[in-house]
Amino acid sequence: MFAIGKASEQSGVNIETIRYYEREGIVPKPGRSAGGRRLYSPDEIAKLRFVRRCRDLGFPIAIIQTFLSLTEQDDRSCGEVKTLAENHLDEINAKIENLTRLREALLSLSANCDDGTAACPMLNSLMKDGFGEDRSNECRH
Amino acid sequence: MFAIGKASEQSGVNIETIRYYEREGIVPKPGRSAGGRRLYSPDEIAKLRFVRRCRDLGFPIAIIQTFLSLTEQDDRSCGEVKTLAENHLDEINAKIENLTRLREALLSLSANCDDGTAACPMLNSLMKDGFGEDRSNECRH
DNA sequence: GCTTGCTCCTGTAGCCACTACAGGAACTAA
DNA sequence: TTAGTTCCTGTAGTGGCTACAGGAGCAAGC
Repeated sequence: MFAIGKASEQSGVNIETIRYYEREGIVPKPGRSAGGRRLYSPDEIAKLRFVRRCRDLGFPIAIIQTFLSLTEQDDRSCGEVKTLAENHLDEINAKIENLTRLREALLSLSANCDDGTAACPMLNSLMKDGFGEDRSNECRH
Repeated sequence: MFAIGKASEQSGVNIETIRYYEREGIVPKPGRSAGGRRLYSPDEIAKLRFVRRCRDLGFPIAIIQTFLSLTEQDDRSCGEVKTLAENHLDEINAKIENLTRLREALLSLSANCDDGTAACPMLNSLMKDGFGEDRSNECRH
């Protein structure tokens, strides 16, 4: 059994984050020592490491909770995992596309930014009335 | 002069967000009608639209505040803008790289996810002890 | 046994950039 | 006048942590 510091080291999860996961019920409450300190078994540490790896992959906590409950069942129902992973992949792809478009926009905006004129053309473009705007759009809520 | 609803429509900034920007001092307080309602001039609406466009480009509020104070000065000092934009571009590129690596990781993890075995190989890999781990890493704080 | 310094405890507040109410007041059109 | 819409303030919640304050436990050296 390991104290929270060792559990943090071995799982790669920050101490404060471990306590946060416990508060939120994301991982089960560990046992305590006579003095009231948390004690983690290797299995509990593995669970923490699992959560960190999923977070590193960008999965939100809610999905990770589903994963954890699936690992509790003996058949780690693969279909469900694959669906969740594919949805997440779609989101990642969407983010990459967004960022790529954003990069292009920013590049073309800042391209003229060293032509020596007094007023910055990038700020001017962003202040202008109809720049890059789709008039058919409503206010986004 | 326009009430907050029209200002929201014309700037593309949510009403609640406009009030939030005002509370936080990101945009100046507008005038008020006799009955106490906010009244926005076209210039103030342009400022809101500017903030939204910068947010759409992914700039954090703190940077946008710098932009706004630069637009107050008559020489919209282009050098500073370009530097901020380039730093932001670096961050965007870093995010894209991260997401791309993440996508590869997720793809290879979920690749074996339909081989019909009971235990999901993706969850198994993530639970395993030394999977994809760089042992030289310390706990990240 | 006592001190020093480290680790751990609880509880609360802060981060970012909003978003979502509740409960009430003011305006507009029929 | 009345009904419906828009607006007001103030507060609390979101996700996923992170950072304290103020105290208690514990191990090693003297």
